[in-house]
Formats: sequence, C-alpha cells, structure tokens
Amino acid sequence: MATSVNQSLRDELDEVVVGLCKGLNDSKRLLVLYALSDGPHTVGELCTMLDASQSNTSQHLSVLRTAGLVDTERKGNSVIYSLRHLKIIDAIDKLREIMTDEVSRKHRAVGA
Amino acid sequence: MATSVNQSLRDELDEVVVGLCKGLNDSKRLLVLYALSDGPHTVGELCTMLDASQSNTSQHLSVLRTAGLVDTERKGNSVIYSLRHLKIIDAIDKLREIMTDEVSRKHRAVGA
DNA sequence: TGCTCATATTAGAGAGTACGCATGTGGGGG
DNA sequence: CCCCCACATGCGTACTCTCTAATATGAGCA
Repeated sequence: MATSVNQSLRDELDEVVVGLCKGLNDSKRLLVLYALSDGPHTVGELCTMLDASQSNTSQHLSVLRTAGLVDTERKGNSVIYSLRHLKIIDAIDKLREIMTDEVSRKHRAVGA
Repeated sequence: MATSVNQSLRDELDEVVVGLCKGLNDSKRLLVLYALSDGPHTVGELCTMLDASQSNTSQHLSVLRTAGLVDTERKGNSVIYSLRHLKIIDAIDKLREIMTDEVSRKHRAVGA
C-alpha cells in the first residue's frame, strides 16, 4: 500500500527547503523581510530595525540573497536591499494565520 | 527614520519561527506533510514513504507534533498521524510557487 | 504473566548555523 | 593620493540539528 514517494516531488521539496525554508528559519530574517515589504532599505537601517550588529545583519542578508529572496542595488556609498518576491509575505502571513488558529485552538481546549 | 521594530511583531515572528518554520525546515518533514494531506497514515507507512528508518521517522514526527502541525490517534497497536492544519499545505504551495517564479526568472536572465 | 509488534526516546557522532571580532573591499570627499 | 564611510567576508566558538544504534514504553495476545 504505502509506497516510497515520487522522486520529483522529493527533489522539488528539497529545493524549497534549501532555497527558501532555510531563509525563513530565523526570526531576524523574517523581520528583515517584513521591513522590506514596506519598501527598500539600506543595511544600516536594517541594523537599527533588528537591533543587531552590522556584521550579523550583513550575514543574515547574505543568507537571504543566496536564497533569492532579496535584491540589492548600490547607491553611492550604501547598498539598498529590496524584496524580490512579494509573495513571500503572503506565505509568512499564511504561517501567522496558522499560528493564530493554533493559539485559539489551545484556548478552546483549556476552556472545554 | 529607521527605528527598532515593534516588539510585538518581533515576538510573534519568534513564535512563528520556533513553532512552524522549524517544522518546515527539512524536506522529509515537508514530505510527511504532503503524505498526510492525502489522509491519515501510520508511522510504518510514513517510514516507507520517506525511505527512512523507524527511529528517524519517529523523530521527525516528534518535531511536527511539537510544532502543532500534526495530530495523533492510537488505533490498536499503531499510531495514526493526521494533518492538523490544512492551511500548511497552502503555505508550502505558496513557497513552491515562489520557487517556480525564481527558476523562470533565472532562465530569463540566462536567455537575455 | 510473558511475548511480540509498533512506536517513542535516549545517547553520541558529525554537520550545519548564529554570533562577535577582526579584517577586507569599494565608492566618495578632502 | 589618502582617508572615511558603508558594507562584506573570514575565523573561532558555542549552539543546534539530523542521523544511527541501542533501549524503553505500551497495547494486544497466548
């Protein structure tokens, strides 16, 4: 009955994990994505928003760059980061929705 | 201008990461979620689908349980796992969509 | 009770990840 | 040309994750 799963789905999910989930698996990176959903920002600005060191921020941005989630553009002395896929915010919001469902579910369980 | 980000958003994203993203950050776990989207399965069945050891499968299921992504029910000797939030599949599909966009974007870049 | 099947848990090795610190790089102004 | 600013990168450390092998739990049956 239960057979091993389709290899192409397996490969695709592998890519999704490597390329995207890994990028989302850190609250600071999610925060960066939200910050960029309002519009482009420089690294310095993102540092401030994250309360993180320049180095640390830059490292997180590097992960997001590799994941293909952000774009960069040089402007004078600064580098401006912007969101590459607006859909990523939809995806995260979907997760937040589930989180909310889960919380209210627990409340119901306690109440019952 | 750029100020530190709202603490409540920060806390919420923290929870999203801890509770959900961590659960998604492994292709085997994504595979489990897809397998369960067709309907409930026992651990043994999931082992077969994943081509993974019983121990390893059980450990991944444990992560998903902690994340609140799956439900369990004992039936005789077996334990049956089922999907707790159908929305999680929507979220993953959203990520796959982004993945697709990204791939076609690269192709265009090469073609151009 | 004792045995067996299905699943869960534990311990330990190896790989990966986040962070601080120090240093490298590249554009702009004196 | 030299210096400074904004940012990127390399290194070491502490932590976290996944996996295998071994062991524990728990339901059903003789």
